Amino acid sequence: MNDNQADEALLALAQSFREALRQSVYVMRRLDSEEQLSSAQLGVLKMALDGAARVGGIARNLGVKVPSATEQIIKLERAGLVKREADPDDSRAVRVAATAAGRAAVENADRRRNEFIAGILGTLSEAERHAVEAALPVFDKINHSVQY
Amino acid sequence: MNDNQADEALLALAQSFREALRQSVYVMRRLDSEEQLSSAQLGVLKMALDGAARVGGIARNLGVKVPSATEQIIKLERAGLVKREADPDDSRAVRVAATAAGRAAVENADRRRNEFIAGILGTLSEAERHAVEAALPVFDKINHSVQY
DNA sequence: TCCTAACAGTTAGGTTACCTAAATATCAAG
DNA sequence: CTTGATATTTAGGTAACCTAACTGTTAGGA
Repeated sequence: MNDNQADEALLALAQSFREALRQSVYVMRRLDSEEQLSSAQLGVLKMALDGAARVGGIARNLGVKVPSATEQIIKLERAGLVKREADPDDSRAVRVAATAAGRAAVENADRRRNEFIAGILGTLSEAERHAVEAALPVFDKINHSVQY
Repeated sequence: MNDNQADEALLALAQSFREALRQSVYVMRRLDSEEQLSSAQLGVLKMALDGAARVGGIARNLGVKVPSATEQIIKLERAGLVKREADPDDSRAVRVAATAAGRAAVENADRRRNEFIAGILGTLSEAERHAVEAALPVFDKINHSVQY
């Protein structure tokens, strides 16, 4: 295979990959639509589980801007799932910590969503499941290589 | 492996899969943010390429409700990328057809986005690329099995 | 010491892409 | 020729993001 053919193949793979990405957005929406907690909120809430998350760190980890994180945090706070407290080391900063209710909400949401997906994965053949399993770390690598 | 262990494994795979989904949404946003044409608009525009798309069909194919499709179509029409014309066979219906500019815009957008993704895929090892290639049809199957 | 630049977060205001419900127009079956 | 179903648009609303501007805090010189 010469360089040109290699490029063609790569572009074709990229096209299929993009199609998968597009559908993923759709699947995420479906997954969200059944639930109380949105993905955005679940993401923030998970960051707050260890109790030491700062707003900026949460935003960076989720790939959103700080005001977007603040917005979700405020919603979670109103729902009683996190609390905000002053950072003892830096009074500019705010520490976000999940409450007991928040912790329970994460477990619940994760369980329900995982069961939904597991139900689908369960219909796959052994070989298909292996293919997914083998690709996930690569997807992870690809996703992480898309910089802000 | 007994059933219980199988379930555990499936749930763990589901968790990783969900993480990949979450990141995909993020990648899609990045991909969109550089471009004139949003994914939503590009999706609609592609449906209009064969010139025979009806609003309801476009919506169904994209997994959105009809008013959402109408909204995107109106934007594309204002941008001169599609035109709306009465369906000769059913005057309730509207046929959406890409204009020459629309056709060019799709080619351009696809090329740019594919090149971006291909650039990333090009950094993978042979084995990693094969893993992605093998998994994409399975992802497709999974994505399609998530019903409205 | 005190000034100032950098930093952490919030507030204000705007955009995009969805949604549901209601309105309009047409079709088709009895 | 009426009536229920179908195709689309309009109206109004929501969630999650963004940038710019503002407030308060820190820290590193002069």
